[in-house]
Amino acid sequence: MGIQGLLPLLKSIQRPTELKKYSGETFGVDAYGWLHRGAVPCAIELAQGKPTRKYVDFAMNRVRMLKHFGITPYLVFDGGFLPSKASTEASREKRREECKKAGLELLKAGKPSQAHAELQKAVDITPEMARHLIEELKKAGVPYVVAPYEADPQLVYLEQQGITNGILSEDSDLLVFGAKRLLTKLDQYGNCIEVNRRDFGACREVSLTGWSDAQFRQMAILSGCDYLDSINNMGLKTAYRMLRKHKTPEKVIRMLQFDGKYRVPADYQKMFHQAEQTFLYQWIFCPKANKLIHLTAPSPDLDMAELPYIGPFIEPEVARGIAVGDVNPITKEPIILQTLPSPRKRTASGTPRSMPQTQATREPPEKPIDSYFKGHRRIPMGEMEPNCFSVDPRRVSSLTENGNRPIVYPLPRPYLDQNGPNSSTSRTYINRPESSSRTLRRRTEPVTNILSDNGHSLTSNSRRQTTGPGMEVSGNSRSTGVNQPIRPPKKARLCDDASSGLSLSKEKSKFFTGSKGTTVKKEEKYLMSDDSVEDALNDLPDFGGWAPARRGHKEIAVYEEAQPPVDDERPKDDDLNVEGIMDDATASTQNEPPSTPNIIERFTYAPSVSSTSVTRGPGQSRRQSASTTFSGRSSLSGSTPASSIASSTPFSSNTQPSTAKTTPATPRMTPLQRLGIQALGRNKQPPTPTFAVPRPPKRSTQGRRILDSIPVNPADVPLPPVDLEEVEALHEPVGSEDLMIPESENEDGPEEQENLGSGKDKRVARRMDLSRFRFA
DNA sequence: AACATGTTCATAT
DNA sequence: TGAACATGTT
Repeated sequence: MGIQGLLPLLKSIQRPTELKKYSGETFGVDAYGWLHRGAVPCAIELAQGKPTRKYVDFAMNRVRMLKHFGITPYLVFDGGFLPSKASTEASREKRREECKKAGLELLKAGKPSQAHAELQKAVDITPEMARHLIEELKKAGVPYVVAPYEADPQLVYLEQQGITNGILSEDSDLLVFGAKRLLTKLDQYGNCIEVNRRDFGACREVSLTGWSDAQFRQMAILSGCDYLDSINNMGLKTAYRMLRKHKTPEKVIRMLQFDGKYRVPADYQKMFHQAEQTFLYQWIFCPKANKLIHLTAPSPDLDMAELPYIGPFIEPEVARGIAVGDVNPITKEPIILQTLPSPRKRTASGTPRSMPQTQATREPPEKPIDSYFKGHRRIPMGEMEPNCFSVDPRRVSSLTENGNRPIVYPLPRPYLDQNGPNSSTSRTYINRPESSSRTLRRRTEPVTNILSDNGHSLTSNSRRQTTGPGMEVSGNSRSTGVNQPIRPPKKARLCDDASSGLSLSKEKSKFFTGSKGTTVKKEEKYLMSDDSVEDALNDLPDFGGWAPARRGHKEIAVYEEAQPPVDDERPKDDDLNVEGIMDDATASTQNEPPSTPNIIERFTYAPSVSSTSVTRGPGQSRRQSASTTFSGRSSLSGSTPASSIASSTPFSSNTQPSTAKTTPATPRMTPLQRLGIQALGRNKQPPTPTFAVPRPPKRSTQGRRILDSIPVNPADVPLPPVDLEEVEALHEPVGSEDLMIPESENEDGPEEQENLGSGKDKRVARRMDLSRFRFA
């Protein structure tokens, strides 16, 4: 259940984002959520004991989605029950059984819908089910680990160790465990919300400034959590107030016991302590040490024997078996895998078959897609092709790879390239992909062909990872290494493709594509992505409009700035930093040029989105011209990747970066763009020169150096200035967004006030632009 | 007025 | 299942 009300409490620091912003990073994923969501639709089959693998497909689709956006998922599965939750688990099991019975009876009674409703509640994710997913993960080369007990502390540990760069989960408990960067509310379009620990100080609902992790944790526990039942009338706000007043939970509890308003169990003090210890010291499997360790290293004077509620230590042998999915974490018995119906893979073999069928089938779906594009609607997962996220070689080569490059911000990661583009032989289906990919290319597009090569390389790379037979946790543990390898290949391709930046632009996310996209489709796909952005823009009002603007900036900024600076020297660990850098870059002066293009782009899109009819006509022409212009984007993306690749390959090729900058900024400008710029220009330019110019330089230099100089794990790296800016933005809106002027609030970021200030200014300006644009 | 709690709605599958 | 709304309590 998590901490109820925690996310609402942190609403002011939740910022909407898109997965693509995290391209190149590794995110720990709470596998349970995906498994459960995938399992609910087949509740009836599961209840009847019929073999299904729908839930595996759902999860794998999400995996593919993440991969599509350049993110490496690191799946973390729940393990055994925590003693403190054993009773809870038992009662849940009871309830499940009851629901199952009732559901099955309803089914017999001929009430399938009611039966399904009932059986949904009976859905239980078993270790065997997890294992089925794990089998697919192995094939796909996706890192994973089965936690000895709960997935939450395991996820947080991986993040703390820098094995992952963030966590993707719906569980607010993760923040209590100490998650630094949490992505939640992920939808099928890649939109999600980031909650960053660094932003806590900016929380408006309650002032968390200066609050330690311990205080935050105590507040959460006090309000009631999985390990401790809540006291009546005690919510987060009250817990916060009490804790603020009395400082320590002991005192708070004592006070509560005096207050007749609350009914405090006699052993509450003790139970509270246990809950706290559970959050702190829960067992997790360390993929490096290959054994169980505590999430938090206990101080020497702490007797672990006094913590029976966190569960017993598990011998490394067994723990390892559990971690890789071979051993049932509950029974400690080996898991015997029952073969599922048909491992429907998008394997090569499958592909050919599906092709005909798919196409036939797809045609209908495609219409919806079109409608989607035209309208604002998005295609529900269910309507999408089951394997649309799959890494089909064909698609991948044609769409994904290429599409991804442009869309995703390619972060220069020279070190990644080390893996070599086609290191391995791929699996069966992989092999076919090659051939198929070629075929696809043809079908897809002429332009694509160029890309296809790239795509191919990518495919091979990703596959390569897949190949990793020793999907052992340990192997995976190097998630960074494993995952990242995928990226580099792309870059390489890009480099290859550098010549054909435009073509890249056309290619879009396979992810969105329902069918094997034809060129047109691709474009549409592209639109889709854009649409999403626009939607986000529409949503802006809620958050204050900064979000969308920011995105554009970031993206651009990232690519531009990140590459140049990044290229020079990139330690592996800087990956995280990259983002930060990007943000900085955004804030920095350099942003101006990039920002403009972005705005333009958006501008372009906006019309299409906002006014369907209007857009349409021009839309297409726009696209093509857009392709030109867009090349703004495409060129950006294209050039960027290329540059990144180039840079990455040689490691430090200054040429590329410069090129990238130049290319995007200058060449892009088309008449339309210029007009747009002019229109927007006021806001932008004034602020930029005024604020940005003076400060950015400092920042870019100093700030960057600082960041670069930090040798810390990515996870530890402080959020980029961007975040601060955002935070600021958030604050501003509170008072009155419109009125708020950048400078007004610089309180929070002592260090980065400068940055923030500039950032704010820009942002504000951007907002203004956007709003104008819209209304205009 | 602020907050905790309970109910209903919507969404997605 | 989560979120928004309505209710009840202090």
